[in-house]
Amino acid sequence: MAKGSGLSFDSDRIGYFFYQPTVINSFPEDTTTNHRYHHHNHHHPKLKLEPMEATTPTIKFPVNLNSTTHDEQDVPTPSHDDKRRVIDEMDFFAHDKHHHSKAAATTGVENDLPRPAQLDFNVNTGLHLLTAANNTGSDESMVDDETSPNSEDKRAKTELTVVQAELKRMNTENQRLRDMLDQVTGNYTTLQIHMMTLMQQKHNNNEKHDQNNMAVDDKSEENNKKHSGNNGGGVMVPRQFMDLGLAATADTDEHSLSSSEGRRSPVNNGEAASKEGDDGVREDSPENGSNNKVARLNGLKNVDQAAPTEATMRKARVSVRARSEAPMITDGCQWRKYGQKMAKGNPCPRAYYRCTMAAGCPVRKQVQRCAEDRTILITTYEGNHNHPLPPAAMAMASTTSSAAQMLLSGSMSSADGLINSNFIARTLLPCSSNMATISASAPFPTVTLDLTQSPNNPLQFQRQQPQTQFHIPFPNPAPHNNNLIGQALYNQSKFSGLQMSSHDMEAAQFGRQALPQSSVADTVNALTADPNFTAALAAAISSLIGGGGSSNNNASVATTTTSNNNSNDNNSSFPEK
DNA sequence: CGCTTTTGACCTGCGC
DNA sequence: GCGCAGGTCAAAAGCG
Repeated sequence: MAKGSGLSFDSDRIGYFFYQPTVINSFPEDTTTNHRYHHHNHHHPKLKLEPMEATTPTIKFPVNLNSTTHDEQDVPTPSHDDKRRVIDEMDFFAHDKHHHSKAAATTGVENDLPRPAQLDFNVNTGLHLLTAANNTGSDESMVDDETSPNSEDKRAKTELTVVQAELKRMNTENQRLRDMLDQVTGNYTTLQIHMMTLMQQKHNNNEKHDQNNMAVDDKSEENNKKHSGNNGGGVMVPRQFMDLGLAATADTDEHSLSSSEGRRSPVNNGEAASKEGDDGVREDSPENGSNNKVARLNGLKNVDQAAPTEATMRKARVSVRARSEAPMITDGCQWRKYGQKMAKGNPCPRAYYRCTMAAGCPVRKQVQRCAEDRTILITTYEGNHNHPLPPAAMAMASTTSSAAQMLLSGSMSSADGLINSNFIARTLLPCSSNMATISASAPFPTVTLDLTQSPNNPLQFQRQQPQTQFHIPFPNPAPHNNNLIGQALYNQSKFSGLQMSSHDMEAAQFGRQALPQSSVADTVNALTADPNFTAALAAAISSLIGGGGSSNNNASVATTTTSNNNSNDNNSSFPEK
């Protein structure tokens, strides 16, 4: 059921629609809104948030939304499981509040806050009586004067109504804000992945180009083209997006994922079969990691190159950690649950979903709550959609496929794929140092995107890393770091030379020697060309390169500093502008 | 009535 | 070879 849309992780928000427009306004940049998904808020029971708020209505009521949240917002992050909701709420509010205030401050246009304004207005209307009652002076005396029970009752009723209305409004607002935050975070993550992928692709392209000159295997080249859609040059972007996102429509995508999957399902089997038939290469990658390794050792270096392919592709996974009360995050796609299991080491069951937007879509996802912090929802995506996606679903879809591709493009099919992937992540995701991790223990290469990490509180992230994952902390990313990529590749090759194909080695060399400094800029240009990400990009880009590459760059990603008050930017993750 | 969710059974891969 | 764990299937139940 959970059909949701968009990146907003907390889906269900009732009454959400009413405010959407404003949401956009609230975050002009964010118009991003591409991702404005109109949620079909499915069921997700409007959760526990309500009860919580319900418990404190009176407290919140008198205070204006902003201030209220503000105060609570200070509550430190997650420490207590159950209470966390409250904290989250507050956090969201906090952000929003800042956004608003900031927006107002920067723009100086009150209209920027249409929604809140409106709400306030409404509330004020309702509150009028209340305030009057509550307020000092004449009003109070008046009330006192009106000793008649009826009037008191009326007043009480009115108050109650007002309070309820206010409470409702606050709930809605809270959810809206949370949704917004989730959305923005999601968008940001998506952009990060895209960025990485683009960079990686660019790198690959260059590499390929170089390879051609070196007279290397054609087959791999072709396969690569298939994925990159770019022979060498600058046109890659559009294609890139197509491949990663929409076009999952392409056969390749479909095959790639499906092949790996089901052993029994007719559909899957069929696809798998055909797939194998299509491409001999495939045999190596899918389940036969060992074979692949052998092949490599035997000198069949091109095998995996041949396809960061589909077979392997399906193996790659993208895990998204996000705080959400909802049973699952909404990502714009429609899912059908096909199984649930208790996984070892986690009291929370793991749910299995498959994409139902198109018959035979190979995309699956697993949803499970984090054992340590149940407010964190871990969603793991696998596969690429074999059908066109609604704009709302593009973000996540492209994110996952991009991440997968990123992983795979780094010779992931090799036995030491994890090492390489780490290495890749390190080199290609410098900007996401605080958010991206690659699992070393997972059977499949997995990129974990942590959206629970507050941009304002980078440290928060570290502690949650289990030993099974490598946190990839890198220093930060200055534009010139591109050279580091090559260097890293080069260095890496020294450690895993055997595993690295000559291709990789060349790439490494190439990278080390010639990775164009402009690559980041190019990438950004490419990204900006895509309408779907334009808005959200603004913020991300500004942090990535925008900073002008100056010292501030670091800020790039996640992080940075604390408060929201800071100059805008760093919160780039929150396109506030 | 049709679609989705639930849930026990089954299959497969992996480690011992 | 056996047991375990992850993943999937499919009948039954639930829901709108």
